[in-house]
Amino acid sequence: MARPREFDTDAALDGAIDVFSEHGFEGSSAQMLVDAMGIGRQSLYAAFGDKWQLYCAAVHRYGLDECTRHFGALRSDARGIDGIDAMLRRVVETADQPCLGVSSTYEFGASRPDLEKIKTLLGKSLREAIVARVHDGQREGDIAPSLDAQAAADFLIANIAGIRVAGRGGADPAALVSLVDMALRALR
Amino acid sequence: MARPREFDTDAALDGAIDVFSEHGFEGSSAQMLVDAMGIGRQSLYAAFGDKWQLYCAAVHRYGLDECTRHFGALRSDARGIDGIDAMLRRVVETADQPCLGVSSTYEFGASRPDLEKIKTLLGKSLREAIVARVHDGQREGDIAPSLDAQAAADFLIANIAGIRVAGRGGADPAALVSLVDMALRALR
DNA sequence: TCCATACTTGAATGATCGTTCCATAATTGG
DNA sequence: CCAATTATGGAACGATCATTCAAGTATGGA
Repeated sequence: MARPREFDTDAALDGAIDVFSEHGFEGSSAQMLVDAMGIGRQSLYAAFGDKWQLYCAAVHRYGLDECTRHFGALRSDARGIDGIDAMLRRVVETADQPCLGVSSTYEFGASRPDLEKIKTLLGKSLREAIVARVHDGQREGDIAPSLDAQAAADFLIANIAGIRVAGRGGADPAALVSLVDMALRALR
Repeated sequence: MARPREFDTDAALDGAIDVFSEHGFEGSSAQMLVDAMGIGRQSLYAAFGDKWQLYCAAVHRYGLDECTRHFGALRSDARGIDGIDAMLRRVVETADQPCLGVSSTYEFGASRPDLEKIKTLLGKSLREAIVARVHDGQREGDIAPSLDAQAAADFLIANIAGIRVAGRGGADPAALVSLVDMALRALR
């Protein structure tokens, strides 16, 4: 069997993530996608089926990567509260890049089962990871023991979205850092 | 001069707000808009120019109405903290309806001067109203005096966005109420 | 009753949409 | 060098897009 070079599926998905993040699903044309992905139109449809499946693949991969980065930050410090702080500061540092999670959530709500499946799966794992670190923080005396760790985790996730909406709207980094400080206040 | 009945511009705008909120700018077609607005295509273009100008008008009016409702809730209680609480609870109660403010912010970022003008104007007035009530709360002993009222206001606005993203994603009302409780904790 | 006005509808325009067909270039094992 | 495979880009498809043109239908004052 002769096999000429195959294009890099992961790099192509990265390009698709960029386009979808910036313009949403409806605002992204097939031409914009193939340009950003660096592949031919035919290859796009051969590899991903259609635009919607490509979108789902992009959301899925973005979510996986983003969770990995959240986990890394969460574990980057010994104390639970410092891990949480690191996670939020990383969000602030990347707030100039639009988030495909927030974008897809607000563009489609809960109306697409394809997306819901991806979101619930990833959301659950992120939530659990945050809950674990909240528990750490409570044990270490940095977070109020009376707090429901699940509620605290949901609050932190909602604040990540809030920070990203603010950043997307043009808020300067200092204002976003201030949002992090306020969010952490709620845990004490 | 003979003047047959003119259509209700405000009611038409309400229909446009519904469609744009649910599907975004790119996801809303002229046909969907005229159907929801209850007017003819020709009237749409005569009254609003084109789709983009209609969108801007819808965002503007939605923003004005939403500010009015926020102000009403903020002033609905004597104590500052209770006004803030009422504002956040109203957001929770309406979290099933997508917010055109969050939607337009995330769809276009800060890339459209038309939208930026609307947003900065309304955002400023909302921020000032919240700041005033934070000051009230500090004077009344419900909010930590050490807090920067501006930062607190930004935090509350970000949490409104966070609550709406969570609601749009399908979170149940109880979880959203919990987000409000957590946000208020940060003020104490 | 008649006319001017305001609105509605349907057809038409040209552009762009997602998608597919097809011909071609490039690569590598046999 | 051939054959098979995998990519590419252009042309074409029908659908739908935003927008405009043209004709028709009400309305209410004269």
